[in-house]
Amino acid sequence: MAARTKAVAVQPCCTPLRESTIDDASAIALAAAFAALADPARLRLLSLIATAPEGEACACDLIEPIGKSQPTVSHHLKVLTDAGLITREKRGVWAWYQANPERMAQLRAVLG
Amino acid sequence: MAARTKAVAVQPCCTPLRESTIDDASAIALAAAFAALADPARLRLLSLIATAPEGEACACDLIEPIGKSQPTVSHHLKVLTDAGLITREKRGVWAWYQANPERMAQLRAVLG
DNA sequence: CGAAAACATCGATGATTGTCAATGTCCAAC
DNA sequence: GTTGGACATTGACAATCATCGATGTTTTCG
Repeated sequence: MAARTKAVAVQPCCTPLRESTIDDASAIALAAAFAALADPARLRLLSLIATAPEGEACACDLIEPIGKSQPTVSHHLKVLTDAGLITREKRGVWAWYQANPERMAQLRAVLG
Repeated sequence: MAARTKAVAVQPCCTPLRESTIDDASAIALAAAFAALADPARLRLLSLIATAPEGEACACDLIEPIGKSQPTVSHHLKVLTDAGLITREKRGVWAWYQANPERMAQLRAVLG
């Protein structure tokens, strides 16, 4: 057991920061979500996946453009997945990732 | 001289992640912006400032609600300022902070 | 079965970050 | 000029994080 990575908080939904003062619990959950976006490699991964041909991208095609090692890319993909920004689907030997627009809309709403 | 804190990148503007693949320079600048949002105390500060009565909040009124020391709050306010999310105006002995909605709109657009 | 390929996990390491006590700077009032 | 108040800056420390090599797991193909 021991889920080493907190599959954290995919709930923080949607009340804009400017509308009412955010409480501490929401702030913690939201900060975790933004932390997933606070890395250049992860932003590029998210962008690569979101703009991929069929709406999904194979992990095998994400390593070279990022210019980091395979374990590092795998780590970043896990962070994005835990944050709810992308989803993973294993097909055969390959892992296919898709963007989660609803989740991005939630974060957008917070800044609204 | 020696600006100890990089007054970083207030430029990353606006092309949605899903529209075209983001280049590395933009990713770095954008990641810095999201990093400013990746802390619960800073999210609460931003929220407190954005919802303040006259659209501005005195630093003196921000310390107690955050529950951290004065230097720590000052540090977080500097991070938010460097990221362009808030602006600072010194009036007499007090520092008044205001939210920067345009900047928040930029980041929102990136997630759009 | 065995070998190879794709991806995840582990362990270690260097860098970054949040935090606070102490100190510095600027302004107002006496 | 001196005192006190409001913030900012410095220095130090513990915790978190990005990164990579090595290894583990799972699937496919002979």
